Amino acid sequence: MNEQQDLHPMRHSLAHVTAAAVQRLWPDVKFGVGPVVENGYYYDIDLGPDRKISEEDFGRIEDEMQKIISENQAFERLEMPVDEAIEWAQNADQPYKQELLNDLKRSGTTVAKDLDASELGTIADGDAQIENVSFYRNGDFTDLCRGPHVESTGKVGAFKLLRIAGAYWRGKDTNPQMQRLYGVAFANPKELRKHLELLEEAKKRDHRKLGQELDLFVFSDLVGPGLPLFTPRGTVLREEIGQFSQELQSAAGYERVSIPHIAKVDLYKTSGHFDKYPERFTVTSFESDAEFMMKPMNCPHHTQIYASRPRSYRDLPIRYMENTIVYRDEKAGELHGLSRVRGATQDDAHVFCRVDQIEDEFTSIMTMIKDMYAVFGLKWRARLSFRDDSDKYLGDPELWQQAQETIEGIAKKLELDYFVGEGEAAFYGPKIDIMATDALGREWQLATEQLDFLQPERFNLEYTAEDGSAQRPVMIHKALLGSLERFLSVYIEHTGGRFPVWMAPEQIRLISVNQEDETVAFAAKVLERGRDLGLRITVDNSNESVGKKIRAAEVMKVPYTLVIGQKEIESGEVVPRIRKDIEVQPEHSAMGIEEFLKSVSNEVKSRTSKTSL
RNA sequence: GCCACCUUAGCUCAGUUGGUUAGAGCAUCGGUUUUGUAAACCGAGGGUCGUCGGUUCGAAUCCGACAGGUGGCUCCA
Repeated sequence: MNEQQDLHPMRHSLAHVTAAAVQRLWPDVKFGVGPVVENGYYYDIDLGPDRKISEEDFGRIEDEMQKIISENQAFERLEMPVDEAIEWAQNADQPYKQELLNDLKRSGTTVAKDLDASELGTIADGDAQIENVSFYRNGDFTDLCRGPHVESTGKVGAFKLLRIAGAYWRGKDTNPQMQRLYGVAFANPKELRKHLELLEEAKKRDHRKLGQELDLFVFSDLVGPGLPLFTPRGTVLREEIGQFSQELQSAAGYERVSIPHIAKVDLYKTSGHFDKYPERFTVTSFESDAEFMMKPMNCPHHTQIYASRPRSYRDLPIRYMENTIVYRDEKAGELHGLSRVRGATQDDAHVFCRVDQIEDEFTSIMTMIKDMYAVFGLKWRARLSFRDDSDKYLGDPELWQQAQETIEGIAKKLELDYFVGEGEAAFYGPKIDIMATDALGREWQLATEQLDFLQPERFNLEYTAEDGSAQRPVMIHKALLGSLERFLSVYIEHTGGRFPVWMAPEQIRLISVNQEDETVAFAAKVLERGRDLGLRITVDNSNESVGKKIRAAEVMKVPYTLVIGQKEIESGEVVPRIRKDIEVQPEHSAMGIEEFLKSVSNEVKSRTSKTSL
């Protein structure tokens, strides 16, 4: 990350150059903040209600930026007392800057309680005694800024304006919306080009594109946004990963349960979810009956299975698991392929246990997660999602503190690569979230395990202790995959659609050299044998050239392709065509058909297929 | 939900400043060919240009609303 630090002053300087260019083109522009972000920078601007920048304007802005760069203006630092600065902002008609300065004067920081300091990036040392603030000036553009900058506008490296987007002032949706102008910037044109190529590569791997190309899932305007429909191929993927998750859990003592997809609103009033998010529930009703709603989570249902009979301390832990869909009212603008949907399938489980069992249960879950992600070949780190000081959390703070310590202890014991995410906890308890990194280095939250003291309380769950007293169990929520849809979106992009053999919708494709009876019959025999072994095998007998049929199989990223013709019929041997990423033994020339099918079958059973991505 | 942009055949895309019956490749279907490891050849079908409304002698093209999507913002139990 050294490189990132080196690039920081130059990227930040480019933010100023961008702002200066915008100001030359639209002199009444009002500026927000312009920090450095990953791979570049942005600047928030407001041209007023009647004028908005669109991507068509990028050419003009970039031209103007080039001019400023070739003028090689020096970046000059100046300091002035806060009051003078406020006056400056007022005279310059920069109300957003004025607001920042007022905050700075009042509290020594521009960081609103819910505003991320690093995003602001411009000013503030967080010292309430602040007297002077710093400005940077280049040419006729002056900006409130902490720096540092490069010497002059001639030294800003290679850049490109990338996109324009709406962004609320200070990140609050009740504030006016500004326009955020994003640029990417690198030390030289070569680095910039490399980054742009990476973006192109990401586009090729986009799970929405691959989902279409590989025929995995579709959306329908009639069904509705955020409601993916899985094709037969996509359903194979869902079921394979869902089954994998359930196998791991069965081995760890989890039992499967089943619940309906709607429930009385009372269930969620009791759990506390309804009062927490009243506007987000879709209520329906049956004739002359109570109000019902689609389930946005499964825990309240599961508590009712637990509560259905008296429990002894000897019964605990009780562990319920289920792969099932939850329905959430995600806003239209928040939907995104499979990563953000309105009907998400969770590999959900709830453990009811005694306080003294928390550590073992958490450890066992983390072990499952480790095993699972090793098989998928995903890199990950753990985020310990703890509470902050705000009042949105329910339950005894002391219990919280204790639980957070336990969790951090487990992370240490298991030597996890972890970090603490303050303010990331659920309102009912702290959690560990697994942040997985895909092939392009992007991080996604997948697995989660959460401690919950609240719901056992709200549902009055009990067990009888050794001494005959009634005790309250603790609840643990967990999902290994998280949402199957989200997981698939990451995994499709991670693999670029080249799934390991055990998951592949189509594992073997047979290609007939011609359409003569003998060839077709032989291919049918191989097909049948493959199916007997439980393999997903198909045959392409179509009246096309072998070359074309090979290509078709390649395009669909089928792991193994067998060409069936006279040679194979006579020898009973095949030379499997193996997808390039699959690591195989050096000797893979001719082998007996039966031998080949059995080796694939073993590979599938052990989920061992190694791919080099 | 908010801001900007996008929507032409199943898919990927052409379509000059508004001007007759809207094009291509792939895919599909029919025929020829009987094919040996990434695209054989010939032919055919397929689109009320997202929907509705407006401007105009005339709209795929201009304007508006709605729907769906893209990139962000906000949100994510």
